[in-house]
Amino acid sequence: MSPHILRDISLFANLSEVNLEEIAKFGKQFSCKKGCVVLSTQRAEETFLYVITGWIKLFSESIDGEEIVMDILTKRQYCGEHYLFRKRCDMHYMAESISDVDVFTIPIQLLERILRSSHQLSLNLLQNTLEKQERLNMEVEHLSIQNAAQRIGCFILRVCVVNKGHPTTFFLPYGKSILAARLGMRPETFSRAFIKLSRECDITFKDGFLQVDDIERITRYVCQHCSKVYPSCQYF
Amino acid sequence: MSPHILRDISLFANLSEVNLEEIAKFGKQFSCKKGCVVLSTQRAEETFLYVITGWIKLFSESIDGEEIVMDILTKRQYCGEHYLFRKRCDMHYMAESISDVDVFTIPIQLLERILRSSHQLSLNLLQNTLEKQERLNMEVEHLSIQNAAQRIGCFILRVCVVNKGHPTTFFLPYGKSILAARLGMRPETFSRAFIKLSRECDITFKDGFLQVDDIERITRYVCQHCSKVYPSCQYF
DNA sequence: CGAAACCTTGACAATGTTCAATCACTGTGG
DNA sequence: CCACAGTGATTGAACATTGTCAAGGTTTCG
Repeated sequence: MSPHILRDISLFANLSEVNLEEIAKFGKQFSCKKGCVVLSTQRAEETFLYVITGWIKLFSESIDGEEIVMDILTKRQYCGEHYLFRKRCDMHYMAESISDVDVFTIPIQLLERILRSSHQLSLNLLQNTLEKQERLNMEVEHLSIQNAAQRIGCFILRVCVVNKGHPTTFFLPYGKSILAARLGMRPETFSRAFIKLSRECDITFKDGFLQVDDIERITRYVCQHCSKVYPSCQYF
Repeated sequence: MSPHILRDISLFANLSEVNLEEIAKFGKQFSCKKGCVVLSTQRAEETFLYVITGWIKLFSESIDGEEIVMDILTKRQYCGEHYLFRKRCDMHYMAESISDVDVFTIPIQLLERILRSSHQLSLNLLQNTLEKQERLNMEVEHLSIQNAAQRIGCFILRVCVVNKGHPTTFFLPYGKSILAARLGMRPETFSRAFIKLSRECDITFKDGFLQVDDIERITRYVCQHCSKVYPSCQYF
């Protein structure tokens, strides 16, 4: 892959040319159609994955065979950092593209080596990781405090900010079932909760597009019980 | 505070003498009785807090005035890293001792300065943060997959490993209400779920002590739906 | 002893899950 | 072009889990 892509990524900001070139040399950039296994469980354990465009589902399977959606990544997000500095890691997942995607991968070993030699990269990754951690903290709070309709509303609020250009109507980038899983509920529950939310907050959904006219109203419905209020609760 | 305490802390492993002395100089070590406000919301925003012994509750308040328990720290755990590198952070919490505690604090500004100059400290903190992140990922999974009784069982399994010396009977270090909040449920739900768990898995509780005879049995009851199984699911 | 904090219990309401059935949409082959 | 299978979304009914509110019990500690 070419080093100029790396230069624009905040994670690699201010890295030395030598380091950038080394990453570029061993990093692999590629594209996938929707529905591909981007990383198998085995590959995932030795791979850092960065999403350039598109959407990727990270998931694992429980003992009794059910799929657990761990995260959904989109542009400028990444996974695989857990495997850094580990001999053995108890986190296992697969990565699957849920839209056409453009990504690149870096061997964990390489990243680890560069981290050990580059103070700058360590600081960059630390900063990113701390932000990710805050996001996870919020997610824990939401799961124990919000009901299904509120979690969906909270998700919509977050998407609203990502699509700053068109704040009132935007494309839902993946299926409702996947979103349901991501928000920790069954598709049926999602369906019903979404209807309830639509009625309460004047949201419409048609052909994959969400129309949101009154953000204030959603905020009132969603953020009552939280320790944070939109737009402080952003975590994309 | 004296530098020799710092030397035994993994977060500060292999730091230069200069750095250790600087931390020791500006760090403050102190003890608190049970029930003290260790950090006010305001102080928390500029303070790194490390727990030497005892138990500390981190919590915030929701808009509608309810307490949200964000985490419970014990020996060798810390909080405040979120505030590193931030102009503004939307995470607010207070720290309260729920047992007699022994702690020390370091100004965030100082820690940030040392992080910028010490590659070693950056790597140490990065490593710790990645582990914390994995723990949080598990917590998210548990909240969406396990029911109340299973979450309690999962907690007990975790405590079992901490108390390796006496795996069958151990002290529950804080009240059931707090634990309920930590596990994302109401005290009433906790009470009922705990009774159910006790019956199913042969656990008894008396005078603050838990007696666990059959860890296998708890594991069977708890870990069915998870992507991990005891003892891989340890996150203390 | 008596107050306060904490835990438990019961009755009931709210919320979420399960399972089965139906509907809408899509792409395929005849 | 239509029939048809396959996928994903929705709906209904029964059920399970959790939350709420009120009351009563226990423990702790001044």
